Amino acid sequence: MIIKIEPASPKPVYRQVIDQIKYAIASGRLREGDRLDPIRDVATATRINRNTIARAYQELEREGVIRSRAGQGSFVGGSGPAPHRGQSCRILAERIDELLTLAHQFRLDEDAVRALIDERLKKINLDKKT
Amino acid sequence: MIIKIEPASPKPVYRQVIDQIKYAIASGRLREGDRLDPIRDVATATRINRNTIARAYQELEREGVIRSRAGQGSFVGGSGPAPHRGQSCRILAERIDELLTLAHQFRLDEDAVRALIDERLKKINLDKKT
Amino acid sequence: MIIKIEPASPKPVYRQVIDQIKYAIASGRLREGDRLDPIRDVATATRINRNTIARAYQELEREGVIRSRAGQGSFVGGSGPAPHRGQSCRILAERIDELLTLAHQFRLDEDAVRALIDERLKKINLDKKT
Amino acid sequence: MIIKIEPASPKPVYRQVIDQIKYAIASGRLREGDRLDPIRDVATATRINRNTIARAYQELEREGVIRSRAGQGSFVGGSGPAPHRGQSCRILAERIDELLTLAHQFRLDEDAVRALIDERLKKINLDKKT
DNA sequence: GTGGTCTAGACCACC
DNA sequence: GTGGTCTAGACCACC
Repeated sequence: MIIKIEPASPKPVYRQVIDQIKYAIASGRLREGDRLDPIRDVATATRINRNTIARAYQELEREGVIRSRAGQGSFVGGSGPAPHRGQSCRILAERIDELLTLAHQFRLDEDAVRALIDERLKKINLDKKT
Repeated sequence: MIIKIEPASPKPVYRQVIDQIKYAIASGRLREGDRLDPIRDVATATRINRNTIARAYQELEREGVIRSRAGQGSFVGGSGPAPHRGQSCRILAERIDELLTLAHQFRLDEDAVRALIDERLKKINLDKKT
Repeated sequence: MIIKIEPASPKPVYRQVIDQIKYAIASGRLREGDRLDPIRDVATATRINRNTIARAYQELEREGVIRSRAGQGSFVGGSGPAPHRGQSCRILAERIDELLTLAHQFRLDEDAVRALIDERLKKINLDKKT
Repeated sequence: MIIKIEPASPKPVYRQVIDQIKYAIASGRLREGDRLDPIRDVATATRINRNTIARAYQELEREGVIRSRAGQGSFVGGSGPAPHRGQSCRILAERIDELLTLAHQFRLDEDAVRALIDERLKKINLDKKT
C-alpha cells in the first residue's frame, strides 16, 4: 500500500497516515487480517521520521482499527465492539452538518454537494466490489 | 439566536460557537446584513467567558463570514471574493472521504450514510425555504 | 468628485471616504482651497448614511486635511504645520516594509513590485501634470 | 530571532509580532522549515504576556505562514496554494495608493518616495543575498 | 518541554 | 452601549 504525504498540508503528517490507512480499509484495499506495511518501510518510502509513522500506528491501535504484535507486525482488525448505532449517527450527523455548512460557505448548492458525494462514493466503492 | 455549548465535547468552545453561527447562516436563520447578538449577550446566555465569544467572532471576521465594527456590532456578510470552485471541491471531497471512512469505521453501510445525509439536508433546508 | 463605496470591503465605509478624498488631493484632482461636495450630496450619491460621511469629514478636519465652516462647506487646505521630515520618513518606511513583506507573501518578486509602484505613480501623476 | 515591541505604537502588540516575523521571512532571516522561537521564550524576552505571543503565532498559522504542532514547536512554511496573481496585484495596488497618498500628506515628493522605497528594498535584500 | 484553550478582570476607542 | 487588546494565571494534550 502506498501512502502519499503532503508536507505542506495543514493536516499533521501522522493524521494523514491514519486517514489514508482508514480509507484503505473502508474502500476494501485493506481487509480484516491483512498485514500493514512495516513502520520502517513506510518511513523510508514516505521519507517521514519513523517515530511519526509509529505514532500513527499506535493511534490506530488505540482506536481498535489495527492490532500490532511485537516481532510480527500490524494487522487490520477491529477487536473492539461495534459502536452504538445511535451515538455513531449523532457523530456522523454533526460531521455532515459541518460539511453542508462548509459547502454553503463555498457557495456550492445542494446539487453540487450531492454530485460530489456520489462521486466519492463511487470512487470508494470501486475496490469494494472486486 | 440561541447558541448551545457542549462543555464535554472535544471541540473547543470557540469552535462550537463558530460552527453554530456558520450553520445558522447556511440554513438561512441568519441572513446577509443581519446583526449578530452582541458578544456580551452571548457570553451571559451561554455562561461562557466574553473573551471566548470574542475570539469566535474575530475568527469569523477573519474568514470573511461576518463584519464587526466597534460601537455598532457584528453583521453577517462581507462575502469577499468567491472561492475558487476547483479548490472548494477538492477540500470538500477530502471532507467527504473522511466522512465515508468514519461511517465505515462505525459499520454503517452506504444506504445508512445516504439516509443520514438526506435527513440533514432536509433539516438545513427547512428554514431556507421559508 | 465621485466617491465609490465598496460595501463588501473589509475597510470601513468612512475610511473608504477618507482615503478617496486624500487620494484626490494627492493626485491633484482636488486642490488647495477647492470646495468639497456637501455631505448631503455625497450621502445621497453613495446611498450611505449622512452621519458616516460627516464622520469622515470630521476625521479629515482633525487631521488638518480640510477645513469646514458651518453654512459654507468644507474646503481643501491644510492649516496644520508641515510634519517633521524625519518622522514622516520613519512612518513611511514602516509602511513600505509592510508592503514588501506582503508582496513576498504573495510570491511577487522585486521587479513585479517595482512595476506595480511605477504603474500607480504614473496613474496618480496623470492629473497632477495638467 | 529578536522581536522588538514598541508599546507606544498604535499598532497592537500581537500585530507587531506578526509583522516582524513576516518581515524576517521576507528578508530571508527565517527560511522555510526553520523553527521559530518557542512562544514562552519570546514572551519572556519581550516581557509580553504569553497569550499575546500565542495569538500572533495562531494568526500566522491561520494565514498559512507557519505551522505549529503542540510538543514540537512552530515552523516556517506551510506555504499553501499560491494566491491568485490578479487578486494579489489588486490588493497591493491599493496599498501602494495609500502609501503615495500618505507621502503627499507628508509633503514628500515622488523622488523622496522612490528613494525611500529603494532604501527599504536594499535593506530587505541584504540578508536575502547571503 | 511544546502549543492550545479558557477564565476573570482590566482598559481602550468608537458610538 | 459596541468590539478589541492585554494580562495573569490555570489546565490541557502531546512530546
